[in-house]
Amino acid sequence: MTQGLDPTAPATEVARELLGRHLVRVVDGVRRSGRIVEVEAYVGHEDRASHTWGGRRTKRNETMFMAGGHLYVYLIYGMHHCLNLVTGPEGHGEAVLLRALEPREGIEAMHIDRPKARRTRDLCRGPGRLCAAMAVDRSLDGLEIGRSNDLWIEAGEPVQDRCCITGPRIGLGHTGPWADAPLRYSILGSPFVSDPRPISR
DNA sequence: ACCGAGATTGCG
DNA sequence: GCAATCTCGGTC
Repeated sequence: MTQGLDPTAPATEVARELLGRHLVRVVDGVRRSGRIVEVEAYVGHEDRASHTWGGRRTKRNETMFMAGGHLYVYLIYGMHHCLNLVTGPEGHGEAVLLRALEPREGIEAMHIDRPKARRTRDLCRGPGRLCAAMAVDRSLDGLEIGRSNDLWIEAGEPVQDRCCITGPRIGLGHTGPWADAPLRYSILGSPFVSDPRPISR
């Protein structure tokens, strides 16, 4: 179900591997999918931006300590969901946040769950929007990807190294060197990323 | 018990 | 620019 992807690998590796693959979700028999164009790695207890920083365990982040391959879904700002794929061995507290998809299948269904999105481009651009469009909520938290049979990853179209770009993760401010680590991975030139930039040279 | 901030979004 | 309002950690 994960098509050669090893979710027990380090978060940085999984993040890179996820680019170009397809996230697939089936709700009420309707298939929705999108090409993964932007993710962020949260690399464990030494990562100040991670919910597991310092090894803290709370009711919310408990699933982030599970083995790679589980889904970590949490609520942010009291209203939006964020979908993560837990990575690494059990106990590490690593994950990859899925930030943006290029919608492929089930676009009509996505629009129903995101009535405010006028353009297809805006359906899955941003972690909260992605979850709304793919009907992801906390009921999926702690499930194993592929096992629940309604959310999995398919091979998609691999991304060449020269088309993979990295940058600082979004929303951390510039409070220190740790916030500048290039742990955001996106597909060069995709208009479906959070912060699309022109292809410049 | 209270308060401020956060891996965000949409509206004015 | 700001409100929506859950979770967590610091403080009283």
